[in-house]
Amino acid sequence: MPDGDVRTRTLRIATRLFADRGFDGTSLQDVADEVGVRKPSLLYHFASKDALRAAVYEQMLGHWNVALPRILRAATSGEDRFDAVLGEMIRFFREDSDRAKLILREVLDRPREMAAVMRLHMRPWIESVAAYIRKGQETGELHGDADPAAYVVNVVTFLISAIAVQQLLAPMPDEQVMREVLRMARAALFVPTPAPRARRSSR
Amino acid sequence: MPDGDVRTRTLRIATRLFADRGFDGTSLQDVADEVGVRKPSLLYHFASKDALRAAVYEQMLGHWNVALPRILRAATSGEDRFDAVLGEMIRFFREDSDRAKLILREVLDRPREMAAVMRLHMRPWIESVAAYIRKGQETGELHGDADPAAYVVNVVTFLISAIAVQQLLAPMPDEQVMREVLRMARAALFVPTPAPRARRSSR
DNA sequence: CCTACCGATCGGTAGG
DNA sequence: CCTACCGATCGGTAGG
Repeated sequence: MPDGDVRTRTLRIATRLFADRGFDGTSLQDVADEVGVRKPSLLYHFASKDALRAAVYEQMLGHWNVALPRILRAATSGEDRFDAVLGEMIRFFREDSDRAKLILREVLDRPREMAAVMRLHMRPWIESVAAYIRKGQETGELHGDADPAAYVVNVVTFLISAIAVQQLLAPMPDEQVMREVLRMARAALFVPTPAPRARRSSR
Repeated sequence: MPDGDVRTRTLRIATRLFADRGFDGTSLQDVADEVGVRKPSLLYHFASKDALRAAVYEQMLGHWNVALPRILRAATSGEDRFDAVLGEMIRFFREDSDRAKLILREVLDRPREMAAVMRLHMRPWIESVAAYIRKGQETGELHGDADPAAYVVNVVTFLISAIAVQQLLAPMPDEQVMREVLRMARAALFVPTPAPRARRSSR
């Protein structure tokens, strides 16, 4: 009935359970039950519960590293770079809604380790986006009082939190909330052009 | 040595542990050890571990209900209402840095229950702030394409996430990040005045 | 607020 | 990938 081999299924199911209930709130028995094997069988594929956690996060990091080139390509493809980059990021986190929850939980549960991962895997492109912002500030296209690095970090935090939290809380439709997230990020960065040639519609 | 009676100390310590390790990651034994009593003694004061969790969150809600009048007063006190309201909110969440983490964890762990609490305790003033925004939109002072309700929800989400996450991740000073959070929230709402009479310094 | 204790479940191992 | 089993710890109770 279920797709894939045990290792693949285990990763998929553990991802969902860790995202929904947290690492400490999920037992190996819970995972084994859904995978459809006995608990010791999981420990044949993953040396320990902690190894399973690590594998879940490494898989997500792998997906991120696949998505990253697309994001960077979007960042250098002429105009509308801003919307393109944020669009790709939103696509990544929405492709699997567990990703945002998983990251948020990891940040709360293992802040030191997560800070190290962030420095390693986010820093490079945070720096490059910040550099792009600084250029835009010199031409007056972007708000001069923005703090480029802090802005990028905040937008990423904002995006992940909004996605992780939205289906959970929203009495409001997701689309409405996400569209406003984008509008806010844009308005916080771009100086409104005094003579706009073609004002972007918000959809 | 430790201050307060057992009940008070238990609440304080449980708040810190739940914020740092999560509910499932904290055992009654952990709490008892730090309080300095035996585990069954905790269960004399709180009927169950879940009752302790409820008490921790109710205490925080109580603090919120104390802070709320100040926030609402700030919202109606003439000019600079925006900075005053956000300033009060930041003050609330920074007064005890566990609060933001605790809320974020509760949203992840018990989304349905948290959504109900939010509706009950946040909705009223979210609505009133949204109404204030709508008025500002009519006078052209505020961005007309902002979605007032979604904007308020997003700013609150943003604020809580940024505070919960900041000390954890930041290779950057907290102040720098929080100042940019405020700048972003402001720039996303206010239309820059064409002839500014007194441009607010960012500090 | 304590000692003594409970059944259930935890992550994990032995051995096949 | 299974059966059988382990010590440790879990939240919680009895009884004082």
